[in-house]
Amino acid sequence: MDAGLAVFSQFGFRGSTLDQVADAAGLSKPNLLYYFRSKDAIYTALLAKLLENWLEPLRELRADGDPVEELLGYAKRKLDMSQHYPRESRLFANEIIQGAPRIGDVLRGELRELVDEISDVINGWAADGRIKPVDPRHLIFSIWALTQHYADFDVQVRAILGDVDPFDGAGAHLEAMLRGLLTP
Amino acid sequence: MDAGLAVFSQFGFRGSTLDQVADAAGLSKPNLLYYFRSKDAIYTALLAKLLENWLEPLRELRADGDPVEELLGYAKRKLDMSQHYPRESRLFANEIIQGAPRIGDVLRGELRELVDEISDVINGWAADGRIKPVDPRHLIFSIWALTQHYADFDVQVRAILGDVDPFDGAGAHLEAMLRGLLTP
DNA sequence: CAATAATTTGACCAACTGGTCAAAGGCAGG
DNA sequence: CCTGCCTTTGACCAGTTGGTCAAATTATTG
Repeated sequence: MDAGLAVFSQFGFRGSTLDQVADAAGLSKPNLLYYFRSKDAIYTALLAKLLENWLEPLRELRADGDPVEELLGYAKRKLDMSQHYPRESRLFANEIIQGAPRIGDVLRGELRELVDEISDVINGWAADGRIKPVDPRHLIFSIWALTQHYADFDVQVRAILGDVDPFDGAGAHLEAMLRGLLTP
Repeated sequence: MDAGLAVFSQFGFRGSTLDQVADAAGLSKPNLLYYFRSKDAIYTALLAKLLENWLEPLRELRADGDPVEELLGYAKRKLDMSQHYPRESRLFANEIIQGAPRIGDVLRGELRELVDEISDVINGWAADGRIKPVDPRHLIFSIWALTQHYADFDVQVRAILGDVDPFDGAGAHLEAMLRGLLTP
């Protein structure tokens, strides 16, 4: 699985070969296919495992907490995932960019429902004047965009920052942006 | 070129085939190779053409304008590009995610220099108290992330928004975020 | 130890891939 | 009409790819 993650997250499904995955896993190709039925099976297993963890940080958001701190906490959790699991982020990004042929249903089903729920919570906060009025879905998009960018575009970020660690500064900037947007 | 853009932006270089490009262009494969020396030549030509336009909006940023309006204008131009040229954005995203094997030099050279220049301008604005103090590079990253997200993750955005046009609302949200962050 | 089951491998295959090439069309100017 | 040049094509090729299979190897167990 780790080998598959390394290969698929860099080249996408169609750009990866079983030989690459087998090499990365230290197995021969037939031996790899002894454990997984097909190339597709490896990729699908990876995506399934990823989706389990991917939505988790969003579920942890509490409607009864402090609005700004809850949203900030969510953003920080996402940023931590970009820092510590960049390959998972890139695997997901590759799948989405290529049209999400295998997880379109999840996006339009489970994910959408979850975002709808959270959007209601955020709208409630805004109606109570606890945060500034804001489009909840675009707020969520912006948290995704800002955090995943550091994993997905890692090469570009490091090309510009040189020796500076991207995650020194990213957290503070993210917090400043969200506080500026949300604090009433 | 248009056919190549359509195919490569969806599947990446390694995931695309000459037959796909030829089909999309309405040519036979040998005929396609009559106009382009190789698969690589098509892809490289596309990337070169893309890079020409990609940095342009950033260059248009004026040091002598109103800081907040200049940055907002830049963000809007990027958002317009996501709306009207999503395939170009995805082609670029694919290349970066896969480690930028062909444009790493441009990122570490031309792009980095340009960002360094703009960073000086932004730092000057902050020193004069015309915008709130902010890390200029992370600010630029966040503009890239927020705008490109709507092109690169188009499928996900539309899955969540349903029939709502993503670009109704994206512009206003982007403006609110940047004003909240920058307005002194 | 023997027998059974789980694992690993080399050889192989059909389909696909990027790319070549000689021959055939098509079309301008004379 | 002919000639010469640009364009298009079908046939083809060598290398790669996902996947199979029987045989060999290595645990595991009674």
